[in-house]
Amino acid sequence: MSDAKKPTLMIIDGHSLAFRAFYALPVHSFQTRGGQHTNAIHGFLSMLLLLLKNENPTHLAVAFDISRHSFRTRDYPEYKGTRNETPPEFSGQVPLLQEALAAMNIPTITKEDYEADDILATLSVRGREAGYDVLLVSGDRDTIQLVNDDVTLLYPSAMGVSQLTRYDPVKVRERYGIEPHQYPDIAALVGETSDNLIGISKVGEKTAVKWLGLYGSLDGILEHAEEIKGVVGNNLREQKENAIRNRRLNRLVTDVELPVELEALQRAAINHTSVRDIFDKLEFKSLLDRVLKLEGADGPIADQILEVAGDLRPEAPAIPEPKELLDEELAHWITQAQAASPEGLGLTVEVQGEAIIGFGLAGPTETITLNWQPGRADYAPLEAWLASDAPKVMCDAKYQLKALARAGVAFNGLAVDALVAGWLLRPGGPDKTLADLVTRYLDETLPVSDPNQLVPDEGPGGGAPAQAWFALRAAAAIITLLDDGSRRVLTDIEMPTLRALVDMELTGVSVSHEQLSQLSAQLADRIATLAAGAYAEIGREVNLGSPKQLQEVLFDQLGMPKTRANKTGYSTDAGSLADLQERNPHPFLDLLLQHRDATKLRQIVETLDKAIDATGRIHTNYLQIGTTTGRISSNDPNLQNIPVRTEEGRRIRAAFQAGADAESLLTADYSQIEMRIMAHLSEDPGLIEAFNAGEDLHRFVGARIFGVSPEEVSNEMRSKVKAMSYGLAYGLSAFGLSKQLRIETAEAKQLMTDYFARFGSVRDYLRNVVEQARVDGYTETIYGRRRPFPDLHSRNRVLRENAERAALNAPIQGSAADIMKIAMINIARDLADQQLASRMMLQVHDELIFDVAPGEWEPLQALVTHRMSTAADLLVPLDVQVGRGPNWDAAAH
DNA sequence: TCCTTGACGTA
DNA sequence: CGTACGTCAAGGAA
Repeated sequence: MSDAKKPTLMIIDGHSLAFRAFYALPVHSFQTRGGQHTNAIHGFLSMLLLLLKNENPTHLAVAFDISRHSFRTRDYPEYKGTRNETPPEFSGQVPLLQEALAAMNIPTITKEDYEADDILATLSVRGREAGYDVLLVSGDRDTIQLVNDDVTLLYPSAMGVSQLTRYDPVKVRERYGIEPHQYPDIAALVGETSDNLIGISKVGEKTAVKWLGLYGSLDGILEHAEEIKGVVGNNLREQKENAIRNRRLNRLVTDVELPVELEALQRAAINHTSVRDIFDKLEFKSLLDRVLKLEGADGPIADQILEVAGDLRPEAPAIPEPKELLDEELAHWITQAQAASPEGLGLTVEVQGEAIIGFGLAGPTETITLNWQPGRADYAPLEAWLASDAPKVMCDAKYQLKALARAGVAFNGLAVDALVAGWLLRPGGPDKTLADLVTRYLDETLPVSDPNQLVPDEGPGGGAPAQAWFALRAAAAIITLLDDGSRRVLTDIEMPTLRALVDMELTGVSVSHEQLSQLSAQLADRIATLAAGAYAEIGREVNLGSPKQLQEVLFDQLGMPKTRANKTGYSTDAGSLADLQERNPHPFLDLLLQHRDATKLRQIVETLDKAIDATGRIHTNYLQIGTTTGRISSNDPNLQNIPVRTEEGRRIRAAFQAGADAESLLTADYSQIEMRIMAHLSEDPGLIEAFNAGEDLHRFVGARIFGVSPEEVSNEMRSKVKAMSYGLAYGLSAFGLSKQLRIETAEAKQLMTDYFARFGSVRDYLRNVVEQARVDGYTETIYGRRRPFPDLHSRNRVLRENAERAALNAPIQGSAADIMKIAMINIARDLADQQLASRMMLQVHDELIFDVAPGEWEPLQALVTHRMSTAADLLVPLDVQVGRGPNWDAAAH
């Protein structure tokens, strides 16, 4: 910092500016999808960015009022008493604004019993004494008294928040005709309506200034009150107490005890991760770009920040130039690098299409590049290392391991997949690629390779070595952020699961093209017939797949009663159509529903058919980081949502069959695993007994609730109990239950009451989960998998209650996912150890499907049953149902 | 061409 | 006013 220029301290009155922004921007144009209003935050932050650009302060803080109450309201309870209730759209915004400021490393200052103005006053005095130029930003006129040669006030004009008037002593004289320190005297005489401070009747600004010119100060005026003639003089004498009180209240305190040093207000680098988080939450896109540009960009701000806060951001290490090594040189390098990095070496398998074209390895300071050609002897050290248990750190390992397996290259020792580790830290987070992780956790940028280049990048920019290097460093950064439990989940569950998924995806499942195309043709016929019938009913052809056109038919043409509203009008979903059919029967409705069913099925059939490969198998892709709870998801095609509930749908399942080399399929599923987990976690004696009794769960529970013997539980009672039990784990309300069972809300309420009367620990547990999550900020599965729930503290009711239900469900669904993964790991290992030819192919959350190699039924079913039922040691048994058949439908039980 | 929405399949 | 997903077609924006 040069001596020529003094450092600049900027103090902003947060509340007053946010409030101005609130009224300057339309409240309805700034709302998140969750309904949180953000106009004040947006307005404040854009103004802040403008200020940073224009004023470029070296030191910065934002002061906030803690509440409406202060020493002034104790002195004079009517102070600010006429202010209306804070609009509800505004009040939720301040904490979010403070969160955003925290992410930007901008200190916020509050002080019990004082107003933000007093903080401004105190800091302006301290700043001036310490030799700063002080800039105050406030919409409160009382701060005019603080202006002097070193202190300037930026005051928002009526034009809007971004138009700030600059009050230095000259401007104050020009505007008010007085010295800044005299302003409170004027205000005391005139009064301040917005603070509910009544002045002297008939005394306005003109009179007050005139008096001040004559007598110098309020005290002077009061001393000479007798000399002032006329009505105003009379008023002054009668109402002087008003002026005295006003003057007492509008005097800002300049020696508030503040536990911060001015040096601590130095501008600091923003926290990219937190800024992204909060801006994501607020759904600010353009503003995010502008904030992130505060750093690293050219221009005076960036320079200034680097000068001030340069030591806060260590310079990113340069990407090492990759070396090409072979044979013993390669072996030597690996040995050395491993010694320097016992937690593992970075590895990237460069895959083009399905083939391996190269490898990148990374140690702590060096990288290696290798162009792969199969069968070269000089790669022996690499292959030995790949096959060994030596720890490897990768990013998005699954497709790379698949390529290795296809090429017949043995692989072991996957220690960390950075992407999976990042997901454990922030499940549901936006990070889907190595580049995302590098940005978030290293605060660097992954170089992009130009896809148009004929020769792939070789320089230090991109390529496999650089990726390995960044994967290693990103993984290390993430691991340090993981708690012990999550680290165990990573090592003991996720990494072995990844290996199992590789095998399952490569194996695929055999699906009959013949059966699918036959089914498709039949469905096409049905669809045509149904469509023709539907058109006949309404006398014209419409696109039955278009909700918009259906709305016209149903509500305009046929004049049916309106259904549930949605964004585009009124709902035409199956539930609404069924309701319509009851209230307003019409043949069209039934034909439409059947048409929907048939087209949906055909769509599934077509998608599956297209996915069958040359060998007659479908290879789905399992997304290990696709869910927030710990489940895996399946896509391209999704094999976890194959129909099962209707007869027609099961014909699709029947097309999934044992492979050419298999004797049959084996399906194995956990029965009621989530209810069992609930029994375990809640330790509810009744529920535990229900499972240990070994009889039909819903019958047992029904008997308890309705006070009858199990045999006397009717089907109706049983289905009510079943819906109730399952709904529990989702946070089902009495209203939702009544709707689902089509019973009165009162009856649903009674059902819940009766349920909890018998199974009270379940209710206690569910309540406790949410309460604990509120305290901890996250939920945890049995194995320590965490899921954060920031919204439990949301001021937005919808957001908060959604978070509560999700929090209640997360440990249950997540623990079930953990258990299934553990079972899969053990089964995969057993299959390999026992050298069985049977193959695990599909996972559908609580179900596994296998190809049974000839003669292996017995050992396989024993192994699978054993591993699934012992995957966890709960207070209740894990029941596993096994089925056998030529196809998926037949193998179900 | 890309994106959002409604609808619907599964656990 | 029930959790967790993925896919498709339509329709509008670009």
